[in-house]
Amino acid sequence: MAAPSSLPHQLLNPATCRCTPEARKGMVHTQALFRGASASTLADLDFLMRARSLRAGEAVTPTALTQPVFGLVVRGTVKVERWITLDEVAILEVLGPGDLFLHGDSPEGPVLYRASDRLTAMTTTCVLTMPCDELNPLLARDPVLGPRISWQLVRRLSQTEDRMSRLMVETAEHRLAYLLMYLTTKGTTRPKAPGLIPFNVTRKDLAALAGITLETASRILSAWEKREWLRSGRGWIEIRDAGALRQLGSVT
Amino acid sequence: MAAPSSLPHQLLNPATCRCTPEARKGMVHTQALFRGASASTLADLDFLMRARSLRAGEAVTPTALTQPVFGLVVRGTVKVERWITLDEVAILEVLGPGDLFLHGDSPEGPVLYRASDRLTAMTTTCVLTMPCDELNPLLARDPVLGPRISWQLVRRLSQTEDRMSRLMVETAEHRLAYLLMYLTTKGTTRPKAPGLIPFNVTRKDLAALAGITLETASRILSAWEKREWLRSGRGWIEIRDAGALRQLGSVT
DNA sequence: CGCCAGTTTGAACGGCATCAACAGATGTGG
DNA sequence: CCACATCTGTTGATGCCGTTCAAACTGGCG
Repeated sequence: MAAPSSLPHQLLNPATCRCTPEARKGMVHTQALFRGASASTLADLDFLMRARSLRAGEAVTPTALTQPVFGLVVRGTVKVERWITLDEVAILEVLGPGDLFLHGDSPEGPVLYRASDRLTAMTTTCVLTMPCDELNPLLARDPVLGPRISWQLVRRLSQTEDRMSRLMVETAEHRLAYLLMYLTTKGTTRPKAPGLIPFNVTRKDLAALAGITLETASRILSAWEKREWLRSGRGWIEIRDAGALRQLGSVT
Repeated sequence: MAAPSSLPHQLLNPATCRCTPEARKGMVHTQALFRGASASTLADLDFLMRARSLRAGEAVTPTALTQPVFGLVVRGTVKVERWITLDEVAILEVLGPGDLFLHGDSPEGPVLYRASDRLTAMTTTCVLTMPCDELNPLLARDPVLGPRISWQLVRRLSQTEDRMSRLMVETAEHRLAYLLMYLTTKGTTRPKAPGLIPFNVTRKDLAALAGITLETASRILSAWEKREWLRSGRGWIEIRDAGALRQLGSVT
């Protein structure tokens, strides 16, 4: 409700994107996921991967996927939504810079997200994508790529199981506090507003992430705002007392 | 409550284990996770990995882990428990044959489960384990191993996110139905009792898996037993109408 | 045979969902 | 420029599902 020092919407949704053709040139080479890969692998990836710049709300992959896509978030943030029932959507995951994804249904071979899931940019975002089945030859040839991907997958799986265990038992307030802290690790913080969660987050998003209703999310956030733990508005949240939230969200 | 055709406890907890030294010999070579690996890699794994036979209730790894462990369930079933609060335990995951795990705290490099987590055999179980850091040289050398591990991790992550999304929003009855179907995919079904979940499961376990209380789990299972969807006793559950449960859990 | 972990059942409480109404912000089209 | 629709957020009343607490029962192991 309180007006922040500078307009959050401009900070969260910059019109300019630095994904110029020149910047795209070195993009593959600067990704941590590909660090240590051989020159030929990097050249292949550079050839195969397509860079896309997205604005907030845009879909990362087309609605009708013909084949599975392997992708990597370079800048910005992406949410993964899934219809749980006919009228209810849950957010499975929030992908930040450096996070990989596999999207689409494959007859053989596993994928992370189904073709029916929606991947949507939550702010001005840049992603690299390529056909999933082009990846296997690269993995077979480059001994560094596989372990790098495995590492990230282990980290993601570990994080997800931790998140799940908290969502299972804790109260709505604890879940929300944990999730806010989780969200701050996704996306790149804006230097002008350090506490601001650096992408668009509505009450509905928080509810879909925490498995609660948006009314409950609104009530809890209002209570925290009274205690001056945070400030928020339409689609943005600025954390002012991370310590208090972290304490509430963690166990002990 | 109803007595099953033959005693479940004998089926679930066979005293004899076929993990004889001779059987252990070829154990590494028959694992799907290592299929396609080079002969030298298999020889190294055969040398590095230690086979252990466990009875129901035994811990897979010692309570005081000195270094992270890479392991693989060969036979039987293992549950992964974590203390969420001081007096509450959640089951993060149930590992069946073919499932890998990384257990222990590492200063650098990610692990799946923390040293404080408990891995416990739910039936007569056989696992292969080795020090985690011995794995990296093998991954760097063998181009098949990395992708195999990545594949499994993708499958696990995908499954876990699906499970999480259901635990977030659905009712206790739906969760339980989904989890029962999930559990049937873990462990090897006993030929003499096809519907029997092939390891020890108590109401407490189910509750810790679903994020509900054991009283609620008991009430729901009693209702299902009245409808003859299943039979159960102390530590065992036999599914009689998988279709009804699958529909209730909306398992596709 | 005795004991304990596992299980069952009941009663009362409370957190959160549901439904509803409204207010403010944003976008749209004439 | 305003009227209008849509999206986002707020607040209140009510009811239900699952927790909590408590007591009793029982299967299977020592």
